[in-house]
Amino acid sequence: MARPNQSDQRREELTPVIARSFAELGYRRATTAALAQRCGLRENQLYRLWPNKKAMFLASIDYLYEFTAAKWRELLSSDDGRTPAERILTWEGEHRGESGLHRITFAGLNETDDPDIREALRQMYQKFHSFIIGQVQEHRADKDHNEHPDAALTAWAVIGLGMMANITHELKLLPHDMRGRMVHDVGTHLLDGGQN
Amino acid sequence: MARPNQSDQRREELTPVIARSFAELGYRRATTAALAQRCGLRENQLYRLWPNKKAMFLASIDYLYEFTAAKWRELLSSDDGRTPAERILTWEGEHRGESGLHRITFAGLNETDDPDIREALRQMYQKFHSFIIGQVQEHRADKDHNEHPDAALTAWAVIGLGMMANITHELKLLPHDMRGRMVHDVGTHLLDGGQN
DNA sequence: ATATTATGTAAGTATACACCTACACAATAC
DNA sequence: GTATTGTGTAGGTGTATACTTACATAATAT
Repeated sequence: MARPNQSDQRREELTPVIARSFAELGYRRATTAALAQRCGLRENQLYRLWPNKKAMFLASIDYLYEFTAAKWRELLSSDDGRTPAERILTWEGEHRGESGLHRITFAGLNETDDPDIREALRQMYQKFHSFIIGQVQEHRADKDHNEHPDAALTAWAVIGLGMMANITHELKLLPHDMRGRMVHDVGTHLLDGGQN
Repeated sequence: MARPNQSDQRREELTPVIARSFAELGYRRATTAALAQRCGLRENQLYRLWPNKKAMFLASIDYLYEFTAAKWRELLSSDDGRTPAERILTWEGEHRGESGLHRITFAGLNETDDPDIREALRQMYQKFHSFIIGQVQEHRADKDHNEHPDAALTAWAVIGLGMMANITHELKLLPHDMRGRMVHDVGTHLLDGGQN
């Protein structure tokens, strides 16, 4: 036998590059030629690492989740008196959309007829939801609170809020500071039930 | 001179068909051949009505707004004691995503690098926002209310809520009744500031 | 009637792009 | 060394598809 296979490692190195390409160009304009070039490879070599373009895209969806979740986990640990949920809201209000990776969801949603992409998106949203629902519950456990919609529905609404922050950013519908206020103010309002 | 030009009328007749095609197939799979077939025409004839595929898509974005706004206007007039905002929320909770036309936004968002499509989307969201912000203010004027985020930000959040309803529907993340509760409960919570 | 413009039908073109083949060279195991 | 497998380079192929051209026919104005 000869020469160890480093495909796994290379996939890991290249996925961020690919993901960024899909985010920047959208699915169609991210041609395999463009992807290869940005990776400093030939198309050929990409096809040795993934069976087809769709697989590259699926990897990008996973990466989008991991990228975001890594930041959130980091925020969980930096205790500053506020609840983790509040810290995440503040951070997202300030930085949402900065990476541009959210555009991968736009591309994915446009391909919802493809069962594999559909399922990958489904799982991604489900993971975000699980994460957030935990934070909502933890946040509410700390406080006296009023009536508010249940945690699961609230968590979806928070995701919708983030999505809207992305869109208002993408389409320049709101300036940076207003976006920050939107995510933070409406977000805490959703968490707390009106009083904050 | 001879034979009156009925292009305007035909565009109006065909736009719903085209819009539905884009919604069903997404931008890429909605080939000009497919669009023509669904219109009962040849590609050729489509190109006599619109200069290119993008123009057909832009018309579909306009149609999406008109289609939705027409329903909302209808709901405004049917007074039943509740505020119009509440009526719209109830209706959207029940029917959101039913037409499938929202998928046009998915397609559009994936093309946000194209300045024309970007601008059309921008205007569409702006129009929705104007509409909703009016309803929010009117709703709040009727009531004693608590502290809540300002109407403009709330209106964006409501749009995000609708977007999320679409996505949870599209990806089968929530069953119909839960989606209805989400839009209605979280929606009124956003409007009222917690007490309802 | 006839000139003029709209509408229908059929075929074609040019290009972009996902994906493949073929082969040379390099590295590792034995 | 040498057999084996990974990596790099160059080019090709087949197809899908946005958009066009050419021409026949139908409707209306004068």
